[in-house]
Amino acid sequence: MQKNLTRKELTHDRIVETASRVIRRTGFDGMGVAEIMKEAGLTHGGFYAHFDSREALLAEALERAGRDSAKLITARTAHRRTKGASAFRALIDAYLSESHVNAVEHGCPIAALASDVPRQAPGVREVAAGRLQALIARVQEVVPADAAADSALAIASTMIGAIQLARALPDRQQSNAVLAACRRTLLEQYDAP
Amino acid sequence: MQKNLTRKELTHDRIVETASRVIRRTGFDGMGVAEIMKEAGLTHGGFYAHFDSREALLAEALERAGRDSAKLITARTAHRRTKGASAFRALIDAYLSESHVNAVEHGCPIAALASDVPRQAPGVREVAAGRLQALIARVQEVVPADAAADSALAIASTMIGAIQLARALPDRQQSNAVLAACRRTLLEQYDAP
DNA sequence: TGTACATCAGTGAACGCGCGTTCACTGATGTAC
DNA sequence: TGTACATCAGTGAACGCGCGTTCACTGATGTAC
Repeated sequence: MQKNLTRKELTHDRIVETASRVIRRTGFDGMGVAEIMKEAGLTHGGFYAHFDSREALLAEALERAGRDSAKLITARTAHRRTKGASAFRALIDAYLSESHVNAVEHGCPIAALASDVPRQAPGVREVAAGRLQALIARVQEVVPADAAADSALAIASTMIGAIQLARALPDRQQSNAVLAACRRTLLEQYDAP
Repeated sequence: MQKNLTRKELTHDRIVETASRVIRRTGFDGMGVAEIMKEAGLTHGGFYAHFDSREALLAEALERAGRDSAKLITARTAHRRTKGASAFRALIDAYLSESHVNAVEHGCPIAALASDVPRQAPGVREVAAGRLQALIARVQEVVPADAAADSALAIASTMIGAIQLARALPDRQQSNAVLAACRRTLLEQYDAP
């Protein structure tokens, strides 16, 4: 990471960070160029000095969202580990939490956008695939060594599906029931005492 | 079900059926009024004789997609049952199949649209919640009686997450690995011999 | 059965609007001497 | 240190386009006698 960024680089970074939040909130299609620029404190005209197209920003924003969300999960996981939780339990509890369900803008972009990924341009899909592999790899790191080799794929599916169902259900009680059921199932299976 | 439909009712039905396929293919935002009418063999002007608004069609189309997809899964499940599969295994194998991943237009609309549900208008979200409850109820029917009461919630999360990951991954081999891992995990847990 | 008329489903032109994108310009930043 | 000029980041008006929606009209369907 270079520290001395030019003014333009700082602005570019600010636009991408803004967009990374907006796409999670509004979806790929909901993100408008003018809206992003305004939310970043600029006018829309300057956009194309920073990006070739709206689609190019989508790709950068998704990558950024994935990295920022991973960092946040890391922090929350570390906090749980200091309280004595296993690495597996810490990750599951951090990901399948009510606060993750509520904070779409700062949550996992795969959970926020997964069903729209297949409809995006190739460049965006590639980034999505990369972020997804990163999530799977992260789960793989904490799965017990004696579990089946493909367990991380099933666990990641459950994690992502759970957050989406929790967000789609209109009732908070039902949302929490989904989270609790998935935590219980995964911990019973992979975190036996 | 009444059998003698008027001409208008037949047309209405055809528009809704077309829209139910198009939303699964293109997403809620991707579905245009003109496109739907054209694909149904009509001109766009007649649209508002059938629906109050584009949003009203979205709600009807989602409901229809859910019902049609459930029927398709029922047929595929029945076929597997005749081959001796348990009710649970038949449902899991029918849902977590490669053909389901490929046939978005005729597949489960929750898997196709889940991450966009929270961004839809209240009327659409209500329909989505209803279809989701129907899926959960369906899983509940085939879960072994000795499983924990909330198991269906976790199983449904895995099913939906798996289809989405399989579709988001660019490589068919990886997609199939996700499906296989989820089938294996669920069957080991709930369909022990 | 045939004619006259009312009803109705669907047509196609038009609307206002917001979108992504372009571009001539401005005012600030940085460099040369 | 100060001045003159070149570079550059960001502005804001304008563009073409496609969208959801409206509406006067047409041609087909169905009913009355």
